[in-house]
Amino acid sequence: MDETQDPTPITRRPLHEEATDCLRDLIVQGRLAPGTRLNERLLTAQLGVSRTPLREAFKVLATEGMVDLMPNRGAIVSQMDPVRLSETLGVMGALEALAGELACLNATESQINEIRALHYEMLAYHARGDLAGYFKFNQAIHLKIVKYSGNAVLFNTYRQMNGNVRRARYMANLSKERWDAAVREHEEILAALAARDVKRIKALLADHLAHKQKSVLAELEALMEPKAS
Amino acid sequence: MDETQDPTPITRRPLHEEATDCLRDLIVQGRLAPGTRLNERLLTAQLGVSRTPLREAFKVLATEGMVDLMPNRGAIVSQMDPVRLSETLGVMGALEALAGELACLNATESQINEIRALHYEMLAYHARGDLAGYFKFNQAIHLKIVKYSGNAVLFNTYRQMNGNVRRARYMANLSKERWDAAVREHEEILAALAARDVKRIKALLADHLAHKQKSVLAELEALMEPKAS
DNA sequence: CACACGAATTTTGCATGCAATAGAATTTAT
DNA sequence: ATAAATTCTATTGCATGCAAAATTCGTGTG
Repeated sequence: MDETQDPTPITRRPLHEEATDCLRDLIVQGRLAPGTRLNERLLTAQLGVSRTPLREAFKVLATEGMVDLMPNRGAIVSQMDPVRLSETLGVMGALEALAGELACLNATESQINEIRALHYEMLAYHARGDLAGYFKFNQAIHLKIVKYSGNAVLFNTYRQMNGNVRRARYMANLSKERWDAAVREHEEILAALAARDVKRIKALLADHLAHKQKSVLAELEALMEPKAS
Repeated sequence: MDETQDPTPITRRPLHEEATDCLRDLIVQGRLAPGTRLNERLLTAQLGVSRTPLREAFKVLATEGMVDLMPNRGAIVSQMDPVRLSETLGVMGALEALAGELACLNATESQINEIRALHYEMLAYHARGDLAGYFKFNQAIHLKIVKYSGNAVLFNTYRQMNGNVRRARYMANLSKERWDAAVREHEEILAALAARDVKRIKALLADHLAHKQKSVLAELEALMEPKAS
């Protein structure tokens, strides 16, 4: 029998995995807002699974930082407060700088061309002023750089943090100047990667993330000010 | 009623947390060796909890990278193969470099003195040739630097990876030269921290971890060679 | 003797039931 | 009427039961 790759995997995935992925998506997409209480009875009905796999999903998501568990009082979608967001972006900066170095050393030419293609797609959305489309490809580029570092531990760590950051949806309004600057930075990052310039890409990515962190924080503080004091 | 701090917390911790911590300790300490199959029936008897909290612990530990889950075939203690170990140390190097920077900026004088005290205790064990004692304080110093970075996300990420690395127990035999060199590096790291020399501590910690990575890999490959080929 | 096939046993995945805790509602006393 | 106490309800934490999958063991065959 030649069963090279069964198109429809007969063995369905465990329910607790399905539940975990489903809930994670709901949280990342913002359809379950931070602070939302996760009622077991309700979710079992909505997801069509029993409480056991659902509760297992809660534990996993708590480990990933997506939800907070309160003993005897259930789970809530965790908050992404400015402090935590800033801290996470700081760590992601260090991770991306390392990823850039490694990608320069390890990525194949075709992988770099793949990133180049994503870069041009991103430029297209930038030219159109389509922020959502821009961010989609922006994310994809950063993820690919980390992936092509060839370090799986780095990739997994980065991906998890990225999921937590995406929930913040800070990108709502990005100043035109910062947006243009970010695009220029991406040009340089791609050039450094193509040139296999390890030192340069490391510095560029560290700066790029530092700028991102700064701009996000400025925005968040601007959003907070009207409320506080 | 003055109930400042009840000495014995009336509210006991959830069983699934106890189980998770207990299993994690067993794995980190090496009492559950990599590859060991985690039989539910057996562990429920040993830990005195039922299968539900135990299985929840499995899911958490799988997310932390301590165990691998095989659908319908249970959980096994995950392997720390040389590739994964090297990748993890690489990431930890980037994290520590960042932590050093931040600690230089944020740590209080008393926190630096605390690290200094640990440093001298470590020197004592080095002088005695007590490798186990040395490693204990070596670990403590690195953890404190990351902690005093003031970045909680960084600390948690680092701590989890550190747990995974400790399982490798690579420190079995460290060459005298490398050991002495590591101690000298620690002297410099402490000096840079005390001097709040951001650039210097960043470079020192990156190098220190790179050396560690190199020495661990050399050792592991030496261990592998007799078996393979 | 090796190998393959099949029944029996073990083990996992999930659903559900029961006790305990937390929160809400109601009563009672001041 | 307000505040405290108490009952009541909803929800969580954990144990267990049942069905499906996997592993083990035994048997027969080439």
